[in-house]
Order: sequence, then C-alpha cells, then structure tokens
Amino acid sequence: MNAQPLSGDQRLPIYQRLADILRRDVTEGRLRPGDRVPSDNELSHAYELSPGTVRKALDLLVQEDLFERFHGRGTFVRRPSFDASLFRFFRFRTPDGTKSVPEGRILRRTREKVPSYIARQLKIPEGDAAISMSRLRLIDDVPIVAEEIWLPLQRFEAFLDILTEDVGNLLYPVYDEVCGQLIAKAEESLTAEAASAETARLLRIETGSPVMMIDRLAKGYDGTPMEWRRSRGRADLFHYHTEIR
Amino acid sequence: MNAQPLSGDQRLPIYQRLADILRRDVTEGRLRPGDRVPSDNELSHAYELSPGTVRKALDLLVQEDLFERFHGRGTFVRRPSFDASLFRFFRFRTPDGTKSVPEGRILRRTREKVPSYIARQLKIPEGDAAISMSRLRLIDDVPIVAEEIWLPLQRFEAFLDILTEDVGNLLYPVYDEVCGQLIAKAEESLTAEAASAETARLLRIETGSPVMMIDRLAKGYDGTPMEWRRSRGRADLFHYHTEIR
DNA sequence: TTTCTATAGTTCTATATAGAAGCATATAAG
DNA sequence: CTTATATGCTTCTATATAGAACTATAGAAA
Repeated sequence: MNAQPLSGDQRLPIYQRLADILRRDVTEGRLRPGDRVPSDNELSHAYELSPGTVRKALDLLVQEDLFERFHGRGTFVRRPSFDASLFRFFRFRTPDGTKSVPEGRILRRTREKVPSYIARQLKIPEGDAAISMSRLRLIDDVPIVAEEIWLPLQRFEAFLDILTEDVGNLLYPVYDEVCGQLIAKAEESLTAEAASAETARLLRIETGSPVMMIDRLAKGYDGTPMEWRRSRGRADLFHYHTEIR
Repeated sequence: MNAQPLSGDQRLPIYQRLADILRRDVTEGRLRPGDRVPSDNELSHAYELSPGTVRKALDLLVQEDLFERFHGRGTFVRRPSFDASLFRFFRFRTPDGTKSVPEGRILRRTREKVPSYIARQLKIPEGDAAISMSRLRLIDDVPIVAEEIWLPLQRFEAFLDILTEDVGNLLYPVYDEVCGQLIAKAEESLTAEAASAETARLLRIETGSPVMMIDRLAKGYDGTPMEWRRSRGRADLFHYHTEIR
C-alpha cells in the first residue's frame, strides 16, 4: 500500500524502469500467466507516479505481448500460445475442415548422452545425460511431422516417471504440471532438405523427397533454454504466408 | 495555416481519425517516401488538437512502420525496404563475407496472355496480355534463385521500351523511374518442392533435389496488386530464423 | 426465477502544461 | 579557416486532470 521507490538505472526514463520491474515480476514468478496485473490506479499510487506514466509502461509491455488489457476488466499476464509457430503452417486439418491438435505419439523416450551441438543450444555441460525422445504427429493416423526432442535431465527428471501413453497431444502443459517448467517463448529456424531413409520411413514418403525441417529452442520467461526440438514434415503439406512492408 | 476540421467517422477516437488522414496522405501521394511529416506542433495547430493526441496518432503510424521518428530531427515517411522479405534468408554472400545485392539477369521478357491464376492475383481480366519475365539471380556467377515475374501491361507498358541489359540488379527502382509505380508492401508465401528439370537446369542442381518456392504479390500503398513473382532457390542455401512468443 | 438498475471498479480518450534532450544552422571567437 | 557558442527547432518524458466507455456485481423490482 505504501509508496515504493523506483529501482533501476536512474538515467533511464521512469516508464521504462517501471516496465523493467513488471517484466521481472513475471520472469521471477511473482506474476504468473493469467494473473491480473495491478490496475493503473494501484500502480500509480504504489510508485507515486502519474497515471499517464504508468499507462505508458503498460502499453510497452502490451506491445511486447507480455501483457494484455481488457477495457473495463483489467490488465493480465498473457498466456503464451504458440499459434505463431511455424508449425501452424503445416496443413493440419481433418477431412471435415475442423482444425484440431494433431495426435502426438511418443515412439521412444530414453536417457542419452547429449550431442555436443545440442548441449551448446541447451547450455548444459557437454557429455551430460539428457532425455531424448522420438515423437510422431499424425492426423487420422497419417504421419505429418516427425520430431526429435532433447530435454535437460536436471529440470525434467520427473518427466521420466510418467508413462508415455499418459502423455497427451501437447507436451508443454505436461512440462508445467509434472516438472513445474513453464515455456514462455522460443526461437525457430526453418530450412528444407531431402528426406533421409529414416525420415522417409517415419513419414511414409519416398527417400529423397523434400521435407521441411524446423529447429526450435524453447525457453522460459527468464530466457533459460528448456527444450530443443527438430521437426521434419512433408513439404507438400507446408505453406507459410506472411506480409512484408 | 488555418485550422482544418477533422474528417472521418465521428464515432472513432480523434487520434484514429488523424491517423486515417495521414495514412491517406501517403496512399494518395501527398506524402511520399522520405518526405518529412509536419511536426507535432504544426499538426496540433492545424487541426486544433492537443499535442498529446497528435503524438498518439503518430505513434500509431510509427507502430505500423509507415512513419519513422528521429529525436530532434523530425518525423518522416518510411522508405519501404524489403529487408524483411523471405529472400533475405537465402545465404546471399560473397566469399569475403560482405553482403551485397545479388546480380539480377533477365533471361526473357515477352508479352504473353496471362494465366488465369495470376490474373486473379493481379486482379486483371482473364485473357489479358501482360509482361512475362524470366530472371536469374546470381552471386559470383553462381545461380541462387530463378524467378518468374508477371506485370500488368497497363501500368508497366513503358517497361517494354527499355533494354533488358540496362536493367540493374533491383527491379523496384526501375518500376518507379520508368513507370512511376511505387511498391509499398507485399505478401509472400513459402513452401518447398522437388526441382523440376527446368528449375534444375537454371540452378545447376540435380532434378528432384529440394528447392524453396516463394510466391510474392507486391502492392502499392493503396493495396493495388502490382507484380506477381514466383522464385525458386536452392534449399541448401536457405535458412529462415524467427522468434515466437 | 428473471430482469432491470445502480454502483464502483476498470481501461480508454483527450486536454493542458512544463521541461529535458537531441539536432541543425547561424553567428561569434580564435 | 576552424572551432566554439547561441538559438530555435524537433521529439521525448512526465505530470495533473476530467470525463467517456466498458464490465462485473449487488440489490431491487417484476
């Protein structure tokens, strides 16, 4: 209730320093996805700032997609959806046109020594053990995407205790519930290649036919790398559309 | 100098109506790329609005990437670069690491009856004549991307009068100078396919090896379709990177 | 139960004002 | 000719204030 002093670099504008504070409140768990952020009024009293300054800070965080505001209801921490993912552009649709989450089937889950490239991506020591998975995503039993997934053992040990059959079609909610790990953002990179014999077998296509390859490094709110994933999908079912200016 | 009334739908907020006016000033050519926009002060006097409201309108247009502001210098209409294009993600680089515009070589330029799919994209009557081009883009004489380009005859007739040898490595400046047509934005869509015999010959790769295919519909400020383009490039030289949240 | 109404909270819009900070140009000083 | 200084412009930050518009809830009325 009492007024708090603004922390942070004095040379920065006040609204940026307030935004930094609220950003940290999220990354350090004091504000969780779905939570209500204190109202403009509450913040302006708590930090003894004019409402316009508070509003500017919140506007910044809304622009960053960290918060979302609802007229008359309040300001909330946005739940990260991964709709913007490149995955969205595989033509994942059932014959009747309804969009649905494709089935996710874990083919293998083992404890392995992590390859050095992936160790660097996940920022764990080379030679450490990690969880390795092979996963297939299907629509109506037709395989669309084959995935290779690596998880750091330290954070995800509990994931080994549950049955792969009990894992649903989405992994990130399981990471949250079983391991307490929240995925907040990710980097993805895309290229195409000719299908290897292994990939062709999984996707039931000809060896050498084109496949899209998407690498994803998923991270927590604080930027810690959480999951590395390489997905290969049939190129003929992939279509990415964008507007440029 | 005198105060002008705000046009537009009375029910909309003032700052949105001012933004609409300025947006139209651009689409209708009263403000051209690179031009200076009247200062906050001039606008607030001209429309009799408080400076805060004017600023909010300009902020909106900056967010849309239509304007850019420079502290102490002024506000300007942004020159559309096409850096965000998917093209950027072909590894266009010379051995010494310096980035450069790849060479553009026009292989063919003819007057053709436009295929119906492209007619629909360009919004011209089916069966109309149009300019058809085949173009190759190379780095150090190594072909990277092969392009098929269609232009509506009506706007681009003057383009037929110049020698293809005189066309430089960039087409859009030529469209502007020779035909007075400004490209402002574009839609692109990306997929991958196996190289046809023709594509393989142009790119000097094996038939059937994977190529990235990018379709682009380029438009003017008012949204009029200007150019349709299909580009095929070696998939092994393509790499797209993005961040999602 | 259902429907209306008042109320207190929220975000959103708009105004007015003041000064800081950055940039470009003209002018003065060396 | 070169360098400093002053000036007038620009955008940027911050405050204070007022009311509109929207939402949820509680309580009254039908």
